[in-house]
Amino acid sequence: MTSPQPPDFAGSIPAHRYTAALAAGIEQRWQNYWQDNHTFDAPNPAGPLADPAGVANRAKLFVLDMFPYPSGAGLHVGHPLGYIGTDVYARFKRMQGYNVLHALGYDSFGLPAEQHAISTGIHPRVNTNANIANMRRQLRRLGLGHDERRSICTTDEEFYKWTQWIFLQIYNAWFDPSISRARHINELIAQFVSGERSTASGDAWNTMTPAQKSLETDAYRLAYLSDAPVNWCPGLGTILANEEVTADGRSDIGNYPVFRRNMRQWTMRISLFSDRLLEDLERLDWPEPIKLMQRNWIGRSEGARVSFSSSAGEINVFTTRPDTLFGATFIVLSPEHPLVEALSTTEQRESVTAYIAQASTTTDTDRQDDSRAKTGVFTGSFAVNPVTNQPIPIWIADYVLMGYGTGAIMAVPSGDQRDFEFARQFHLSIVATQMPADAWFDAHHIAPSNDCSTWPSAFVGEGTYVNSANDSLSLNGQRSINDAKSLMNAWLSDRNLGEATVTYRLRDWLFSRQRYWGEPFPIVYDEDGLAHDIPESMLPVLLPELADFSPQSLDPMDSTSDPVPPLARVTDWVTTTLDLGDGPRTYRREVNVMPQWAGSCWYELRYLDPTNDQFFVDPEVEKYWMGPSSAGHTGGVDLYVGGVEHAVLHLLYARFWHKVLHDLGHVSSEEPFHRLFNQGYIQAYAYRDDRGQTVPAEEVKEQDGSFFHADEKVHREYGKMGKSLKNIVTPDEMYDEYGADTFRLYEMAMGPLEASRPWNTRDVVGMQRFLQRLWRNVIDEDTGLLTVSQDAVPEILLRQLHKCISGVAADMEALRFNTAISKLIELNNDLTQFVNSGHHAPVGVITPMAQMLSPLCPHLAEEIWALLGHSTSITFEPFPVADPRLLASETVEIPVQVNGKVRSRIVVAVGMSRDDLLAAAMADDKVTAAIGSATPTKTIVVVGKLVNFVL
RNA sequence: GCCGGCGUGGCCCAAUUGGCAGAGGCACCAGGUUUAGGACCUGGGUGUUGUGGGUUCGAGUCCCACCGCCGGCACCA
Repeated sequence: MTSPQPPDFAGSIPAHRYTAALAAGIEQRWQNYWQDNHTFDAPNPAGPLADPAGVANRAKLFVLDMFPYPSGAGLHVGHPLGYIGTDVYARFKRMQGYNVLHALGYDSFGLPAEQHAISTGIHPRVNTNANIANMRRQLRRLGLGHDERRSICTTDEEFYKWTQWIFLQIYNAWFDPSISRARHINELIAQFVSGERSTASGDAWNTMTPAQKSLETDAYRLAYLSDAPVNWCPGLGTILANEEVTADGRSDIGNYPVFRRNMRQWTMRISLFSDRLLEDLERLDWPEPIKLMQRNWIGRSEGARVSFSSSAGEINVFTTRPDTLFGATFIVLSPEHPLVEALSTTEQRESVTAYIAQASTTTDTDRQDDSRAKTGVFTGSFAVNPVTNQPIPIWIADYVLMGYGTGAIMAVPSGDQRDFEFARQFHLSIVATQMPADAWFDAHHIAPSNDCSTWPSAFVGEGTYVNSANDSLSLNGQRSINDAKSLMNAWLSDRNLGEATVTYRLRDWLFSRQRYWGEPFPIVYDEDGLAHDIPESMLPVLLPELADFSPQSLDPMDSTSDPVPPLARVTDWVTTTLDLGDGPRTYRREVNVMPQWAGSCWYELRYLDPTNDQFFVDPEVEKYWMGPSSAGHTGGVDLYVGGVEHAVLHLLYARFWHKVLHDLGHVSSEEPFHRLFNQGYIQAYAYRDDRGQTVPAEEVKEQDGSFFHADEKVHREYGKMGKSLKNIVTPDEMYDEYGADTFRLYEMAMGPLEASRPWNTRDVVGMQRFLQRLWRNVIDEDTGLLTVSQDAVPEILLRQLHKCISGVAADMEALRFNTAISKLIELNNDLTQFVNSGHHAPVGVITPMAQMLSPLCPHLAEEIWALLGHSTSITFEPFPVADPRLLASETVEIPVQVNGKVRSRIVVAVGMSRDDLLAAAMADDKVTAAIGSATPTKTIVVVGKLVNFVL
């Protein structure tokens, strides 16, 4: 890294030039001032941080960043992009009079800290706190206007106490489908007691044992223990949520193999909220691509449930194409389907058992590889197709997933490619229900035929229905798929053989992890193994101290060993004596911990009221900052900025928790984040030599479009900043070489906030030069004295100023900081010209310039503000307002086109009428020359814009 | 394979939403200043708007096809 000011020429640099060293002095002075004066403390209407006078008569604004995980590597220049963006916006809105809440906490539970502890033997809390201290230092130097009082860590005991409390709210809640809302579990029990709702067992509630009652309520609780198939990752020693498993069946973190197996785990019934999570997306101000990703993830799919009779009872299948039921020639069950055992005949049992065993040890990687040949086995039993009354064989295959639909499908090989391949593989019959158009046969080079043995693949699309009739129903002939579906659904429904239904891709959320560094569950088990919640008065359940952080060591391919969570080894913690209302008894604690997502599901609510020990957030405080702004508004954070990587994880989980809290009456807002903005990523070039080794990017020189490292030619690539690519640039380097204001300005100027772009350190100097020129317009570089004059601003400069004000205000409101900056540079360039022509900068320009610069470069703006003689911070000064009279110019230049080509430009009065404009254009010599003797066939006049003659 | 997003001077990016292709920064070139370099000042835009069609008086912008890059999903019945 070359230094912009070589020390041996230090004498030639004016003493008061805006250098990195000068900036550092200014910046640290104002950072201390803000801290000492609590400049950014936002008043609350109630609770411990109440300051009603500070709240009165101001609109509120809650600006939020996706909070960081305190990584040991510290920050690189890509990390603060969003934080700077929200800071600029928050400062801008403060100047417009808003009471702005802006704070930053730390998402400090998680795997990396634990893995660090395993390798070093140092407690994760020690390492986590050190990392947080380092990140706080790096971020403080950036000059972010955060309310320090509200900076929480998810690992704080007083924070995770409330994470556990919210878990208990969810545990003690059920979903009432009749009103589509969560309700307290006691209201369900009341229904059981009164008989309004019958129990699953059919027994009267009051006659049931505690174990029976527990079984009944567990079937409804929004947090429950389930024995479902989970994603077991022996390499990490834990299970993972679906969202944490990559498409190729490996862990998102660490890239270890993941296996499907049954385990008893805490699960949350997020799937019951599918419709609300889907529908309420319409009410959110979010980027459309993120909404689409959530829609795809929820995966709502309309179809029908169809019942097939069999020797083991009814088999229910889900299909999106009930109209093809006449072509269902076999049934396929998932290997985990509960009826498999009963349907397997004696002759087939051995091969069925073998297939199930083999399927259970197959990794998701293999199972989801769609290029793999279909596998499966015949159960020996048959079902009856309800429309044809024909017996059809029942097979088992792993391409049918237990977790989706009913875990069973009706196979229509003529209309589904997977079923087609399966039928071909095992020589099962294929019956056409739709005749494709001739073009389809032409495309496959075969003669049109409804004999599917000649078909090369299944046919999916609109086609004439064939072979689709029985005594009471006929779909045959030309009709739309939708009409055919409706006819079939009605027929099935009339006979109680099925009904239209909806299925979702979204599964319930696996919520326990076999780790140490996470929130303990506020759950204990009695001697009968029944779960009990810990009363609120006993929260938090503290994470016990641990001497050895190692998990049991497992081979990443060991799919069968059971996990032993670290907490299970803390025997004096696991066994505890509590009085849960029926006297002191011995209990066994839950030894799993919550996943890292838990804290981030609600942290924004704690920012609102971080020190409240009575509520997780005071209801009045929540209503003030996040309540709906009008009828039908969802409420929530006014602006949430973060990366797109959380589209279906954090953002979906947090919405789910928030909705439960809303339904139970704890928050007034229906959604946590009303407006979402995805910032882009800053990436960087990296360089490899011929051996494929990365070389330090800062040592690479460019020459004639090629790149060299120590005279050796190297190859450029583009990627994330990281150790492995040797292309990290840190904020600290930027502070040292340019200062924080220049760094902030560069990050905001390099492109739109939502765009990803490459970092280029050598471009930063442009922003430093701008601030140097601005500084030089205010200060004599040699003496350090203010040179601003009290003279009136000349009209030309005044007009340039107001044009700038108007544009910058609009750009900042729309988060277009890059164009706001270009307008400020433009104004400063105009001002520089004025100063260079022998004038001093007028105070009438410098004052609004300092105000406009303040959100972007707050330290320099504060410094100039103080030099101008003000004794209070610029933070709450009003943002300049443009004078409309100075925006409108008197004349405007209008291009005149002939046949769409610009032939001349005429200067006319603003607001000139259509006729006058046309006359002025026709009077222009160049225009008449271009038209010549021809007569225009058409004349287009756009008032104030252009004139076009078409010959 | 399906679904998104993006392609504008050498580079990062603007363009009042269909109306003169250029705001700003980097780089580059020339001149000034300077013993010199850096810094500073003045001036300079280097282009088939990814390609090919279409709509229109007029297309960077709208439509269609294709190419390239990035991202999401992927045996979801």
